[in-house]
Amino acid sequence: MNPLAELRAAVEAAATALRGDRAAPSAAVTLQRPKLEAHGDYATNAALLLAPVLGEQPRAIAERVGEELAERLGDQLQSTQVAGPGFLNLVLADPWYRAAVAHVLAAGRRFGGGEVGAPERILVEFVSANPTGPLTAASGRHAAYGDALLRILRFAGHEVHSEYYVNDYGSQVLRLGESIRARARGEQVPNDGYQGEYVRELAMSIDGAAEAEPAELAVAGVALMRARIERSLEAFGVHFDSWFSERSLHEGERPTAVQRAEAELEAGGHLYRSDEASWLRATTFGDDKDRVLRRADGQPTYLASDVAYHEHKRARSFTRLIDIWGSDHHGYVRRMQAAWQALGGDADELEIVIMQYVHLIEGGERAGMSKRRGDFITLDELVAEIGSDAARYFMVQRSHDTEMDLDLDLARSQSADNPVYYVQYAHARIASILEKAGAGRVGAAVEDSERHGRSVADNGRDTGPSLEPSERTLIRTLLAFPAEVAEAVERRAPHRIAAYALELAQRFTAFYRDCRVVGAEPPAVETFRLALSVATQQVLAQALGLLGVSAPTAM
RNA sequence: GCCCCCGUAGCUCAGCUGGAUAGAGCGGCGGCCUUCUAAGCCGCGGGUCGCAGGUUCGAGUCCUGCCGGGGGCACCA
Repeated sequence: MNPLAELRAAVEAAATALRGDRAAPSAAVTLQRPKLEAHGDYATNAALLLAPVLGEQPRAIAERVGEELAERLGDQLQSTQVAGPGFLNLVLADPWYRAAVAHVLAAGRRFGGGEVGAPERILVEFVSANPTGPLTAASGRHAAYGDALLRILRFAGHEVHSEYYVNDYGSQVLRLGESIRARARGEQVPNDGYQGEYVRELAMSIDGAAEAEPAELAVAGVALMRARIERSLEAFGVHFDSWFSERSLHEGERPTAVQRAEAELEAGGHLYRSDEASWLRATTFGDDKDRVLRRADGQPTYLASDVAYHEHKRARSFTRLIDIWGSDHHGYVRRMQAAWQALGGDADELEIVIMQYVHLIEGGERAGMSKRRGDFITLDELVAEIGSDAARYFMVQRSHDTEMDLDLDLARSQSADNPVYYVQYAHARIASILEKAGAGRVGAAVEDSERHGRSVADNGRDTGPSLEPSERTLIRTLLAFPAEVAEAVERRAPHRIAAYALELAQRFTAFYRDCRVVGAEPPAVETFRLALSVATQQVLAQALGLLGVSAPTAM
């Protein structure tokens, strides 16, 4: 149990002791890091919540919560103070802080992770951009978000599988084939075709493109684009466990996957025929209207593919599916959810996350993003210009449900101002300090800290040098990591980790400013600070790793 | 018309699902390198949290209604 969880448990125990067998308060007590130093190291609203239950003044209750806590925490607690309407501010003693550092070091790379109660098997499907062109920079946001999310889910203890759904079937793909042939013949690309320069390259790299059928060219072109997309993603640090072909749902042995899914819906009584077409009773499951699954001409709609695809996902026995879609698909969410339930899926098992747009700004104007017109900035170009780390950090530092602007001119000229470098710099700086101290002293410091942690646990005795304010602040920030991870998981919000990493780097830099590490006197101070530096480096590296950003040891 | 997201500092955005005097980065102004990395540090300036009500000890956060921006409402994908 981490020190913060223990502290919270003590606060809750104190509250429970005061409450006796009376009803529990409506909300859980908070244990927060106050914004102002004057408000202590941690503050709890326990008394404010107990007031209605006990029918007494909050401040008087806070007083008693403080007494209960003092009894429970002994010399771990330095002081308490009742403040404001009835907050109880806590100041922890140095031994508590030293034990906390020991805990972080002992937990090692597991610190903050593996805390989920019930591990799940999760399939995360993301990016899934049409293979009719290269990945755009906008797709980079999907890639950065989805990859960070799955890293965080894994770290938290879930089993996660990542998948890219390849839309290699249907009219868009055929248009690509037609466009390739037109280019190969030196003809004008059709109006509804793909105008990009890459189509010309595709035409050149496919033998006999001028004479081939568009359908064949579509297959060949998609294969080439898919490979290129995979390369772009790998260069961006994003790896997919599997690539799922939409076409495979329509081909192969009869009945096809699409046909089987239709039969299943039919058997469940979720289909009906009208105007020659086959309809899904989506309204049964909360959609605005019923949806066509198979057109009057016998052709399946895109929904039919998606139904079959999700049936396939279901058969793979995940406990949860997370689909990450662009905001332009949000109108599609309800029908997918309806189809999912019609297939017999549990509504809670399918989660659809909607990503808002990232607008690329160039020359003060929004850059185009039309794949059709070939007017777009590719992910490859973005990575080449500002680097994978800067691009990824930029993409995940904001909440996925808010639109954001990326000014390319700014990103190019001032990429060094990207906060990611500040975080990496802190990490590299620690590496430099540790190198200066030497592996021997660092190793001894870590050992000493862990031994210290054990001896405090055994006999409750602690005799060490007193800590500076910036050391205490840094340690509190380290201890916040597990809760930040939990929050990021719960809310599918990797940007929380980006914000956390920045804060941790700031706290370390303040510590660095105030506290000499190598050569600090007496030696016990140096030992403690080395241990604290190691702990910080470890958590910084972990946080960056969760974002898919490198943690350099030198810059 | 209906549905979803957003509106917080000059700009880009956080704000821990209701807590105390609302923050960060960038930009602006002024300082700081004989000392573990100046990709850094310190200081200053900058806000009717879109507007109006409501809920309560307490609202940027929750509810209602407006206003503004973006997106979506296919037998396209």
